[in-house]
Amino acid sequence: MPAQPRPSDEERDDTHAISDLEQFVGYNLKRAYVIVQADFRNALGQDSLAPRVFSALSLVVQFPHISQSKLARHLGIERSGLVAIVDELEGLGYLSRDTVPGDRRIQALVPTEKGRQAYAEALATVRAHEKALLADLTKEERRTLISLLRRIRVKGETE
Amino acid sequence: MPAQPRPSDEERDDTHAISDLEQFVGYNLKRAYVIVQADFRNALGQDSLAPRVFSALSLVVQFPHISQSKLARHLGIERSGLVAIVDELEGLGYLSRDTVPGDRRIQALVPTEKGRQAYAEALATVRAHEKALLADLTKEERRTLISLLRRIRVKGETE
DNA sequence: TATTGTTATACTCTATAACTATA
DNA sequence: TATAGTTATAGAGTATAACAATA
Repeated sequence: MPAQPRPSDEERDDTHAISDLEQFVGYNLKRAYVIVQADFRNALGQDSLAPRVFSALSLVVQFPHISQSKLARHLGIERSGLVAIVDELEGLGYLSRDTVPGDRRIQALVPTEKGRQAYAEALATVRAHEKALLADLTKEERRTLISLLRRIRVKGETE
Repeated sequence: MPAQPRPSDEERDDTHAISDLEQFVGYNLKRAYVIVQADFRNALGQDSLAPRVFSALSLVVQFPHISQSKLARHLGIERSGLVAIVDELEGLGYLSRDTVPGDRRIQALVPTEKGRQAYAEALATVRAHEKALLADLTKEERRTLISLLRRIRVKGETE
């Protein structure tokens, strides 16, 4: 970052000083989240899978026949919000809504072969970009970060 | 694509297993962010200052006479998005838009005494709730977490 | 020409409530 | 009564584009 030319008294930018905000986990979390999310979208391309759609596909591929209710719970969103996501994935031909013999209310989500392949490719792409974005952190630091974040998540889920 | 160990039983809930998602910083970041943000809102009360309004007030109190453009840049949002935030803070009587002698385009944001007091109270409240939410983490772990998040943020800002 | 603050507008994400069909 | 999926709807939060006043 090049210095601003000749800051006068009025124009001097004091805001590089540490502010109260920087001491909050919440503020730093938000700022980091915005950056990582933007990188994610750039990685897959602006009009490809959004983070939440990728997440949904990931769980469907790894846990085939999962119900929408369970999927919503695992993603931490409402059932109603999941409909559009599943619609999108179905529209792309990445999964199908299958009926379940025992309970006709449930629609089991089953990945198609196309969906599995798309997921495998997206997974590799996102992994590579996240690795590049976090290149400043050692492997150990990345593990520590994920571990600390997970403890916050688990704490929040059990409350 | 890793093969699923046991694809058959549809009733069993396999989803407590570690999924690909858990290995991503982005996913853990998002989930932790949602929890901390919800705690923030509960801390101040549902119809009190939203996180971003609190952040704006914080910077105005600590850097009086900051311009809206600079404030927006420091919050990482667009100028246009800041207008509603400043409107809200002005409506609450927490700050005033003051003219600047040298440049009549700029509206310097100056906190009122009421704004300073409200900020001091909110600051204490939010600090206490964040401390309680993160009670599982040691002081050292909290410092580590913030430091790692800040490195992601700084990396993102310089790109 | 460039910058500051502003408005208009649209899009994404999310939640709530109510509906249906099942159980 | 309760649950699964769905629809309608509304509210944040954010971005883009254009504008007037000023530099």
